[in-house]
Amino acid sequence: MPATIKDVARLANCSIKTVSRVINKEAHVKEETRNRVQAAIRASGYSPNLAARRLVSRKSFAVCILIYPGFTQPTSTVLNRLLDLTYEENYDLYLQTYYPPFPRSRRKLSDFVSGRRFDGYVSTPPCEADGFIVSLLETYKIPLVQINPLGVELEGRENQLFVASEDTLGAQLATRHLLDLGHRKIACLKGPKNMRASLQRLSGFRSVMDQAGLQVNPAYLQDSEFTFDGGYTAAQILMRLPDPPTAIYTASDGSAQGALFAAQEAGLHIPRDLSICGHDDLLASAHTWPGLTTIHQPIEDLLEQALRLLFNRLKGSEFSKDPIHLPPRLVVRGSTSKPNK
Amino acid sequence: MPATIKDVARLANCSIKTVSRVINKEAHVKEETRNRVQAAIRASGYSPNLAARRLVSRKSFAVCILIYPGFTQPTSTVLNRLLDLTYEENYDLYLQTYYPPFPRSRRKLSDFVSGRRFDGYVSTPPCEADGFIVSLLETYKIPLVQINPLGVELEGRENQLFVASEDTLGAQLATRHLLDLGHRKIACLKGPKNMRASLQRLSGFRSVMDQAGLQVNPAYLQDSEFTFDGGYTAAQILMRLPDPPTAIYTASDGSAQGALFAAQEAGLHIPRDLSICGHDDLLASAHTWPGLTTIHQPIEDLLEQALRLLFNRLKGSEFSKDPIHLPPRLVVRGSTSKPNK
DNA sequence: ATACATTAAGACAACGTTGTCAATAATGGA
DNA sequence: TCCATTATTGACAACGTTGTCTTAATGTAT
Repeated sequence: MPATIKDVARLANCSIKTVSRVINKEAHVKEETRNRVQAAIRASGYSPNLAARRLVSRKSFAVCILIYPGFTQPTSTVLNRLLDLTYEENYDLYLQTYYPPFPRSRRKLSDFVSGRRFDGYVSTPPCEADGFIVSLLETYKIPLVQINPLGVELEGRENQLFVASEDTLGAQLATRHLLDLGHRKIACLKGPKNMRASLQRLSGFRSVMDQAGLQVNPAYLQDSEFTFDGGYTAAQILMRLPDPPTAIYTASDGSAQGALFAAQEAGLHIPRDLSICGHDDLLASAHTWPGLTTIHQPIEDLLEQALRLLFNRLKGSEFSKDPIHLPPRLVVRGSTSKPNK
Repeated sequence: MPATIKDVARLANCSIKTVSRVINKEAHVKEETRNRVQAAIRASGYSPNLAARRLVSRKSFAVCILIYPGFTQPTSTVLNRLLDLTYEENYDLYLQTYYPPFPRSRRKLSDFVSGRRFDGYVSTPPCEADGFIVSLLETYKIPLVQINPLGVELEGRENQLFVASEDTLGAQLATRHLLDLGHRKIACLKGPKNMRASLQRLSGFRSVMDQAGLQVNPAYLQDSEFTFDGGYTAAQILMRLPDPPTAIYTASDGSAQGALFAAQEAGLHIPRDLSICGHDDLLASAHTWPGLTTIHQPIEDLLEQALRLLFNRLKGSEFSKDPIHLPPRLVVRGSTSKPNK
């Protein structure tokens, strides 16, 4: 039977309210009383019952991060920091997969929101919050921090905050890198059509090509989703073209890995015969051979910022409502080089 | 203001207890009353307040999976199934990183156990439950399901159950595969010394080599941890040996990927010049070039079985207390072949 | 010295459920 | 028909906190 606040009060010879004050670091407790209570807490091994606290304060002291079911970044690297952060804030952290197109996923989420009463949510790329979840959370007045491509903020929503992933900029960095190396025949593996992130990456690619006065061969634009298999298939198509590209920018590292695999399987030497540049900098991208040149998308930092923003909002602290920007950066590894004339 | 059980009772013109009975599918409610209550629930959008339920029933309706902070399997593949399962069982699933050697990690866990009162825990490889957590949970009489290397069950513990990872067998499969291909000069990258899983993998390797009457060159046994960097460094040492091995069995896919990288960086052709066989079958292992031959460790299945076992235990259903076995299997990809010449 | 603000502490209700027990109605067997 | 079950329902306490209100003691400015 774990100790309760009453046990502590009895031990410290005071009322439960005084114990409560000590626990919550409230004012108006004499130094000496506080010490007595703290000793009693230690002696009894007391730890507050969260269920009771949650019930009476009408808060769950828990936040939830919605992740895309295809999220391929390893658990540990992301999770470890986030758990530490929520622990410091005395909150609990829940993960929930969410993929809007699945009705089942929406029903499940709806249950969660109404039943779990999490104090706040964070939505993550590549699956930005859709209308369903936005209005669901709006109904319950639960704050939502979105990690979204720049430029998709919906104005005037009280409970929405944003951390911006700068997808267009990232794609521009990648494309410029390939141009600078001397490539002119550059292909692009596009991401899924219904995700803003992938549209922005495509437009970043296009804008730099336009600026350089280069026409993009329509055959060089291939659909690939964000997956290994998508990249594998698309790369095979590109390689069989009568005039194949000398470089590929892929809108995700998943598909870049697929392209890398397909090219090597076909006997090409990377980067001599084909340069490949990805986008996201997944952990695995540093471990392929050759290492994948890519755009580092600071997803861990974005998540951490998103959580901090949420906690500030929940605590009512001062904070800026402007979207937080964390610029992407080019990471050059072994998969890109000058074209092999 | 979300609807409470009182609102539903008022709408259905009955007592809150009757509503409670309907929610919990208890007997002794007239068909007609039940329908009236269910209609009221739908009409009001009612969803039970978990905090209240948890408080009164002295259960958290939540379980916690302890993962190694270096766990590199992607979140999604593992998590998606587990979340579905816990959802079906009306539980919450919580992830917590735990690494016994860190005092901070232990303190944190201790706080969690006493404060969160999870109904049960699952410990996962490669970080099997240590004495600290076992006795901590024993104190609170909280059930623990361990996913452990075979043979480390501690008998006589009421609250412990086991799902067995058959590490020795897996290592034997790998080693035999290399022998069957014709290799004789086989190196082994060992895992961390303090993990039973890595000891068992080493002993599996040794037993097959012994059985084949082959002496293992001591220089062929290298420490590598379970990491990419560890495998990278160890492989470099092996390749510089006067009489380098023609094949490497590594005790984890992480280090196998490091070895693969190091070998290709050194200009070796895989598998012609060097065969590499890993252990774990991480998702990334199918995506390296060449694909990594490895031992498929059914971690997702193990986790699912562990959770099911835990739920059965919590529900008091009948279940076998014998450790569940899920045999590993060899997955041959492109990183192994006959030795050159 | 008086009035008033501040500090320190406690009594008690409330949060939204489920468990216990009692009350009443319906059913079945002798 | 009557009594013993069984089915159906509700009243009320309890779970372990925090919020509100009250009280008493202690300063502080006039």
